[in-house]
Amino acid sequence: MSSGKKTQGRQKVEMKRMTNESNLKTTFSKRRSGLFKKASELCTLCGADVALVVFSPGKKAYSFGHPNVDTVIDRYISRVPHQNNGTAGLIIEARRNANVHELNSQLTQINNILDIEKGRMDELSQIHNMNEAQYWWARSFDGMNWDQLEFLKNKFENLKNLIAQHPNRHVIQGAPTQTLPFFGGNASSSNMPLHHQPNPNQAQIILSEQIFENPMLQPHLFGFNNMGGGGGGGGYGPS
Amino acid sequence: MSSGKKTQGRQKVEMKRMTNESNLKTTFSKRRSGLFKKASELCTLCGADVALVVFSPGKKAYSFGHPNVDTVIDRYISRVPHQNNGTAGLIIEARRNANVHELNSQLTQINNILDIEKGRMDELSQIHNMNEAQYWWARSFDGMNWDQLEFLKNKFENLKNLIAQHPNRHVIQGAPTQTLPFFGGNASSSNMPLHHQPNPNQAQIILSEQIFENPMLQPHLFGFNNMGGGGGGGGYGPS
DNA sequence: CATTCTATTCTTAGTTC
DNA sequence: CGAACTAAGAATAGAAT
Repeated sequence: MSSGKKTQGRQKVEMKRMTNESNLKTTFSKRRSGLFKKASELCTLCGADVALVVFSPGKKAYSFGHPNVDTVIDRYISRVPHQNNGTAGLIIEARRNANVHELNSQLTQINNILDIEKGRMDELSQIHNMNEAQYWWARSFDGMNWDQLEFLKNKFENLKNLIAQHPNRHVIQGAPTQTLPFFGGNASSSNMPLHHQPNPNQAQIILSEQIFENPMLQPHLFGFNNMGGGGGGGGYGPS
Repeated sequence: MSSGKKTQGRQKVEMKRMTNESNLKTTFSKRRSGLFKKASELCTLCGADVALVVFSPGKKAYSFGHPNVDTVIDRYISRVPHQNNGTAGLIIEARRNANVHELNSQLTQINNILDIEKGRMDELSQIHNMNEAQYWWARSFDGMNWDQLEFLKNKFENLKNLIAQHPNRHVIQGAPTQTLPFFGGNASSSNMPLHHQPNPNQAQIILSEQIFENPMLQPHLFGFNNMGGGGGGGGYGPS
């Protein structure tokens, strides 16, 4: 045989948005499947509860949950840290609020960055100042943690009350989401193309999404990708 | 010399709840980390949006989201225009507060992820080129970004108004979640019981969580590897 | 498009430090 | 304990079906 090998086998792939749309779709499908399997295994093996929602680049939704998505999500969003009245300082509350959302977004970015950087680090294998300096930012999280957290909580409590006072309510509903019948391993399964239909009511329902999705912050938040690592969230062009 | 190998290397593990609590914790930690990484890679590679929430058997919450958890969850929950006014009104209430609660939970989320990543950070934090330019996000904790702050403020403002003006009510719920079938394996491993005590601080956080739902009371109804029996009909709903 | 089939890379169970 | 290591099991890129 000229080649001896039938295929090249798995090849290393650069961690950046795939350029080949065709491969991308295949990869998405495979990896999504693998991700769900991993999530499932975590549940089974460790008795963990998991909620996983994935939107394909084509906006299709896939989800997995144990016991089920709603329950976990509900638990997640309902968790309310102990109550308590923080100190005072409503003056900078706005700033604090910003911080919360900021943190949330940044958190995601951090995750990506870490992953990206990790890979690079591996190659570089450089170890410089292993001082506590390396955790300076980490500590900044911890530091502000309870102190500011409580502060924020109160702040949010106020906001909640404000909202609660309004006669009308917002809403969201929830409904039949596309349930992905993913299978794992080598068991055979029938295909079950998910239904992807543009919902006309989206506009009304999505309000909260539009609110929270801040395009303004995007450029900044995602700017990390230009730091050379390739960038995770890179060109995300929502709306 | 009985064995020229230093270790046995990875061994196949039976896909069922681990009995050895000690190993379980280690496994949970490792696999959770791997799961988050996979999720992250899916985002980066395919430009997918993902929301992943994991509750450890110890009730600690971990999450990952791209662009961020709330955005994806919101989209997930909001999809499907299944109108249903006149039904579970209470649920709406809970949902309405979701956004507010979300803000609170984010605080914890930050903590959790931070915790998770700390390990990796170890290698990354020393990021030699830690120029302020690249790590604006880290810096932003100390120095505030008023642009973002202001934008955020507006978002809240809008949210409040939207909620106040929206006369419609929808209901969440009614979304049968999926249970996926899995294949199991077989093997066994010895185990040794061991205890673990969560941090006092964390305990406080999850307090409300436990009140809300007590997984411990629920039967072991996974449905993954075993089968699809019983769904997670467990407790649901705010009080 | 979803699977299947290799050949590789990646993940991680077990063990050690 | 958690980080580090080792080696076997898993996941999967690429190609083909």
